[in-house]
Amino acid sequence: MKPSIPKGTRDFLPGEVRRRNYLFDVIRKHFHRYGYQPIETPVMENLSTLTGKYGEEGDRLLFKVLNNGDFLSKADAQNLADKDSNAVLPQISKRGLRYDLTVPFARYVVMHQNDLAFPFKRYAIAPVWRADRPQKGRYNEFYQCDADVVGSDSLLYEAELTQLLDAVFAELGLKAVIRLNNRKILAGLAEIAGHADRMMDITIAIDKLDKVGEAGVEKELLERGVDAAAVDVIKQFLGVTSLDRVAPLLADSEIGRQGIAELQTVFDTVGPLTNRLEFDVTLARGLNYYTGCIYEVAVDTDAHPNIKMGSIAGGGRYADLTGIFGGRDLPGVGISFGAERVYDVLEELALFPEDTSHDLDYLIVCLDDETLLHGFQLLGKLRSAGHHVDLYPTAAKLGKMMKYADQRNVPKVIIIGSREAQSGRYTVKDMGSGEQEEVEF
RNA sequence: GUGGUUGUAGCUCAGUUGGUUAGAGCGCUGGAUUGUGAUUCCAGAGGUCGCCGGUUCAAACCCGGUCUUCCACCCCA
Repeated sequence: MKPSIPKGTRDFLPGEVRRRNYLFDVIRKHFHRYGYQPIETPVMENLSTLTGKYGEEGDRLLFKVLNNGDFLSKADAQNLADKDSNAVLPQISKRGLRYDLTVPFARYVVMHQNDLAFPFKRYAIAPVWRADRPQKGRYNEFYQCDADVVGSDSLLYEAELTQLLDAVFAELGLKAVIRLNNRKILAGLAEIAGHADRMMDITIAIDKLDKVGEAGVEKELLERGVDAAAVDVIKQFLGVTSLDRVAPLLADSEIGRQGIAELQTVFDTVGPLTNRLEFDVTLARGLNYYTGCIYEVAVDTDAHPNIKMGSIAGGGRYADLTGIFGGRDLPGVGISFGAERVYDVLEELALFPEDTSHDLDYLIVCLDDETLLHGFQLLGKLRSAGHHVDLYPTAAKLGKMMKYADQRNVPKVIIIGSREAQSGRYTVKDMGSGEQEEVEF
C-alpha cells in the first residue's frame, strides 16, 4: 500500500521544523515579554462548545469526531433512513476538533474563573483544524499563535496588542501593514444608511472593496437587498482613509461616534511603530463575535512587491464571548498570528536566519576502528562543553562521510585518523570555505 | 459546499492523431580517488504512467468514478 496523509495536512522535514520553531520562538518570546501566560487546552472539545460560535459557515467547517463503540445503534432509525445528516450528527458525534483557540479559551475562562486573576492575559501556540477546501496558504490543519486578555475593557490593551504585532514583525524583518477598524463604526455606518439590522451584509460587501472595486461592492450590496439610497450613503465611506474624515459622516450615530472615539484613543496611545498602522473603514473580519476594534495585518506590498498572501495576522475585541458559556460577561481582546502564512512569506523572502539551516556545530568522522573510540570520547567531551556534535558511527570511506556532513549542512567536520589520535591535534575542516586547520580541544 | 485544474523515476518535468522496449535534467549507487563533501569525468540502478473500472486488436494518451494538487467562489489564518 502506498502511504499518504489526509488532504490539507503536511509532514515537515527537519529544516522546515527548525524554521517553524524559530518563528514560534520569536512570537512566544514577545508574548512572554508582554506579560501573556501560556495555557493549554485539549485538541478536542465537546461539539456543543464549538457549534454556533462561528456562524453557519463555521459549523460546516468543524471536524466532527465519531463517537466510540456501537454509535449507530443509538441513532434515530428514521433519521438514518432519511439520510438526514444534520439530524443524525448530534446522535453519533459529541466531540469535535477545535476550530480556533479563542472559543476554547472562552470556555476555559468560564470553567476556571475562580482560579484566574483578572485581567487575565494568556497565549497559546497550537494547531487548529478546519474542514475547508485546501489552497495555497490554506490547510485543514494549521497553527495559530494567539494572545488574548479578558476581564478588562481598557483600550490600552488595544494599543498594547498593536505594539505586540508590530514588535513581532519587526523582529522577523517582515514589513507589514497593520489595519485597524472598529465594529462600532461599521454599526454606525449601517445605522446612517438606514439598515442598522443589516450590518453583517453591509460589512461583508464592503470588505471586498480591494478585491472587486467600488462597482463590485455596489453590486453585492444591491444583491444583498440594500436599497439604492443606502448604497449611495455607504459609498461615501469607501474611499475614506482617515478618522477625521469619517467622523463627520457618523455624527448622527451614537455608536458610530463611540467607535471613532475608541479608535482615536488607540491611535493616540500606541506610540511609534516600525510598521505602518492604518485606519481602514472597509476592514470587516468574518468572525461574528467581534464587537469593538478589529485588526488585520498584511504584508506591506510597497516594501515587498510580488508577495501575494492574504492576511497574516488578525484579531479584535469581543464583548460577550464568555457570556455564552454562562460565565460572568467578561470583555476580551486578542490577536492571532497565522503562522503558516507568515512562514510562507518568510520563506519566499529568504528572511530566515542562517543558523536555522543546520542543527550541528561539528560532525566527527573517524578513519579506522581504533580512532572511532577516540572519536566517541571526544564527542562526549565536546557535548559536555555545550557544543552540538554528532559522530559518524563507523569508520567508512572519508568521501562518504564528508558527503553525509555536506547533506546535514554541518559547518565544521572534525577528522580523526591515527595521526590526530596520537597528537591530540585534530584536523577541522570548514565546510563553507573548504579550509582546514589543526585544533586542540 | 459549488465550478474548474493537476497527477509520468526520489525531485522538476518532456512524451506526437491511441501503435513495438516510456525519456531528460537533477538526485541516488559504484568507479576515476583506500585521508576530503559541495565542483569534473565514466558507468549503473531506478517507473503497476495516482488508484479502480470501461471503450479498443492495442491506452500514459479516450470515457466514467475515486483520491490528491492547485485555482476561483464561499469563507478564512
